Amino acid sequence: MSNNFFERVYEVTRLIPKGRVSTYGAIARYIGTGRSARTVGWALSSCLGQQPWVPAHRVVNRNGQLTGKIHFPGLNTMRELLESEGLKIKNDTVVNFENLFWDPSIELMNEE
DNA sequence: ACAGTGACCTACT
DNA sequence: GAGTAGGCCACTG
Repeated sequence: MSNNFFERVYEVTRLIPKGRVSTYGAIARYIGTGRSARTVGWALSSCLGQQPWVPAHRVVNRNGQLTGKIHFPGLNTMRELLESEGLKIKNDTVVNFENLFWDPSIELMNEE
């Protein structure tokens, strides 16, 4: 079922450290698809069914907005999870997003 | 095999 | 600076 593409997204998402956030475009770029940012987000839509816990709540859009919170079981589940990580959410947007931004292409550039 | 959808991003007006 | 439109890749029906 899950192709390599999905696992790739899950792996990168799971590598996001606690208290940090990443973006779909960054993950997509790290995987290599680059322009498949949409597909990355769509792939995360099935992340909740994955066995290992995928911190999808740590993945937000380019604006740091919790666009995917609607896909969570709870309306504010994503916000609660992020707050649990020590992050601050305002208006469904991550505060200090650029400061907490975690780019796999940079952090994992040694891994490749 | 064709068409439609989707947690986006970039570019132009 | 803000708003609108199009494009991109992968999956399901």
